[in-house]
Amino acid sequence: MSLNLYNTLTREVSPFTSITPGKVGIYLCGATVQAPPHIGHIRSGINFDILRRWLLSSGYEVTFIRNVTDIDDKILHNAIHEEMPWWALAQKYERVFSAAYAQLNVMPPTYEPRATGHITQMVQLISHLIDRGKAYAVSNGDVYLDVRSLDSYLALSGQKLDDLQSAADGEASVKKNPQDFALWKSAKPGEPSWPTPWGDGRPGWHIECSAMAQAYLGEEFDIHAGGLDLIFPHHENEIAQSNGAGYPFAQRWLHNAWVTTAGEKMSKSLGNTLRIHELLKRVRGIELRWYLGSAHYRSMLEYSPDALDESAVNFRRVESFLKRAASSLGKLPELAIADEFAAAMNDDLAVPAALAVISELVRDGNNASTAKDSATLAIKAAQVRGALSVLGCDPWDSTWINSDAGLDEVISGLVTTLLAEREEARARKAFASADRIRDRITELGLTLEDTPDGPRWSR
RNA sequence: GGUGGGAUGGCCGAGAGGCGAGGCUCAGGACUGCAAAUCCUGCUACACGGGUUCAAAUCCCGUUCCCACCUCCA
Repeated sequence: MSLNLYNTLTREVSPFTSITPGKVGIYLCGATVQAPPHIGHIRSGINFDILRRWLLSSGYEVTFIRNVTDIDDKILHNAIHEEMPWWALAQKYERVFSAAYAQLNVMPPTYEPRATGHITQMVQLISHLIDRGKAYAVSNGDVYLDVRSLDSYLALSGQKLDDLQSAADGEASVKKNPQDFALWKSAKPGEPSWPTPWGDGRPGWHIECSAMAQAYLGEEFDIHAGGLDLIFPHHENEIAQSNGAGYPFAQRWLHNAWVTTAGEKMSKSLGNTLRIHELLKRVRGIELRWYLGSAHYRSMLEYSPDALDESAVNFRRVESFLKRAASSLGKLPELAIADEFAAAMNDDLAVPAALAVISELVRDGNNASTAKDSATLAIKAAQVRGALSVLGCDPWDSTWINSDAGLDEVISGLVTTLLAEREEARARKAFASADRIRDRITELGLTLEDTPDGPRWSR
């Protein structure tokens, strides 16, 4: 079975075929760097990172674009509030986003273009739209897209132009239609601006994605992704701009659902933001990633501390199986893809079904281990590790490995010495002494297991 | 008003006409000096009311409640 994916445009799951065989171009709407990310932003990154890893694992060459929108109304607003230049604020939060992605093992995009670096492309695109009669400049220097000049505006969100609640729009008088949106905003005192044929100004919110997608992926590309709340207006307007310019644009649209708290969407305005660095005090990065990736990307993920903890316990079971398998096999497991895992992933990235497959593989592997069947153990461990790798949760991925390996060696030596003493005590049936050693090791945060092959410890 | 999504066991979370997803928790058992880890067994749920069907969590009709988008949004 090959990959089937949902498409917001058709509202159904259909076989995925790339425009160029063997190659996939993906554009993901990244951050507007106006504030630190919450786990909802990062969930989006993780969901589509899993898509990317699965395509890579399936043999595709993937060009993955995730933009940074570093100029918009909110950035200018927040810069005033935080008393720093707008570009300093954008840079500050871009770094926070990058760090959060890195901490959760989200692969860096192939290219990560910034809006402010593509003003030339935007101006070209806007000129082209004006030439084609799809956009118009007004006397104050604003440029608007004429939505009624398009054939199929609002096809993605399935709305009708006349049913939209009319926007509270003070500038309505300068626009042909109230629904027309700004491609270019004329300069206001104190705001950054760039020179254009229509006067100095700055980009509207949507134009950067149309311009950058075209610059890096061409006039037509495979997949455009983003959060559910971008369908309207952002993605609808990207389509309007690109189709208006005569470009086919994205073949397929994928949208991830939100992380919710108490049934409600996480948002800055509600003030219920959950920050990555706070959650990393509770669980490890690999566990947070496992949790955020565990629900289907099109389902809401209802956050609670208990749900996070429980998910972390589930992950540790899988992880400890792999670590045990590695020490039993005397080497790291290979990476393999089980057929059932592939079937789940090919079914519109059915991660929950894939997790069920992993659970079965772990059970089979544990049974093989008990039966001393190392050939089967090696296969199951490889399939588990391969699956975790696709999910971005391979315990041996360099992201998760501590750099203090030298210290680990010292600890290992000390623990081994203590364990030898405990074994000696146990041999004498001096269980009180043996348990005292075990308790002390456990108190220090290490896990001890007695196996038929002798005691095992792990951090 | 328009457009979508949703309600599943103690908890998380899939499924979308028929063979109990999976995990977590809990209880019992095997193993163990005792643990831990592991394995086995158990806990038979789909908002409500009708209907269709041999068969409904799933389809149809109606109802209740929740959430989101309608030009700031992942």
